[in-house]
Amino acid sequence: MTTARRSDATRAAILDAARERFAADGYERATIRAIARDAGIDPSMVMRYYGNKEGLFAAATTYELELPALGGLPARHVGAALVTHFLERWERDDVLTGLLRVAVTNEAGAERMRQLFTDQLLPVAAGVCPDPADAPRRAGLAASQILGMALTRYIVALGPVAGMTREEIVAWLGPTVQRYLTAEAP
Amino acid sequence: MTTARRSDATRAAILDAARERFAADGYERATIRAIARDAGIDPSMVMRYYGNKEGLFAAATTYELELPALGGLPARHVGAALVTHFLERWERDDVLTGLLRVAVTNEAGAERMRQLFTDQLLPVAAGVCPDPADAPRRAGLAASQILGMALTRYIVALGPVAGMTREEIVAWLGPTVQRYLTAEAP
DNA sequence: GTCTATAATTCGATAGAC
DNA sequence: GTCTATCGAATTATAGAC
Repeated sequence: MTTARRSDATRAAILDAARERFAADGYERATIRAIARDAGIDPSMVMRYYGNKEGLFAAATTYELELPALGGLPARHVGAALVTHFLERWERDDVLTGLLRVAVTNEAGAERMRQLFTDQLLPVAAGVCPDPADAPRRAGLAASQILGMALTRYIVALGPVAGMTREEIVAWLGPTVQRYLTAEAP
Repeated sequence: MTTARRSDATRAAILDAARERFAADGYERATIRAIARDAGIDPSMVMRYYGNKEGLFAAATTYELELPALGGLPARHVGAALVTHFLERWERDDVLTGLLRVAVTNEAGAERMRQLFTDQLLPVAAGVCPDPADAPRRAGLAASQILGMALTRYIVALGPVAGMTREEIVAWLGPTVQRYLTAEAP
């Protein structure tokens, strides 16, 4: 269908623009008008396709962490592998940065972040934890360090943290995440 | 002066209300009107005393971390001491939570957070680092874990992290911060 | 499918009476 | 010092022409 194809292109352009704006400005300051301008269409089209601003946000922030299966790795490499993966994922595009920005000021964004944790990080962590009952807490600790790095490096941009290389960060954070996931409880 | 005393009480009420609103809603959604309503005064008084919204934010978020001197501690207790102090500071009031919220969506807030890091955390960290040249990076790493915990526990409120006790958090995060500040570079 | 026009709010900020 | 009244701008969202 020709019409469907054209509609799809418009929808995709809207979502791309929305992801960028939400990532750069957060939920409140990312206006539908600005998103429509970036996408080269009229603001009313956004409303037509996504109903309202929250619907647009929900559609724009479906996100796959694409976490690798850690089961095949030597247990002592799990921490470094996770940190490396997240650094690459963050720097590939800015969706996760945007999600973090929105999670801080918008309850729907926070809920989306909690889902991401439960649906995607938790299962992977559970696969390498010594005791399955501890998996949620261990995964939560890992998330605190990983999200804290994203916060200080990409959003608040603390000078010394933003200036580190990927390799340095993996070398420092890898053992931390490793310990949270697999070491004996303190 | 009677007038001055009355003015001071009004100013203090405004700042208290502003701190709460900024902490709960972030910069954009915390409106001057709502802050004034909470303080029981007219919105125009806020403008009169603080000029504009940014001035109000600046006045409401001057903040002292009140970090203890770590020099007197045995080196191996530094990490736990810092984590304990931050947990107490966060839960005593919500100013730091608010600052974090605003730092994520507002550039002035981010700059304030960077100042807090440079002026208050960095000097304390430098006092316990083996090599002073490494102090900024080590302090930055510590900040990434400490702020990450604040983010996941108090703002995003990941279930497992919010459910941990203070003691558990200190037991897990203390060694991490300890290693970032004092251990040999990896 | 796309856009114009506009309704209905809400905001920050100002002017001025008392 | 405090409040009333209001301006001008910006927002989300809707109605309807083409």
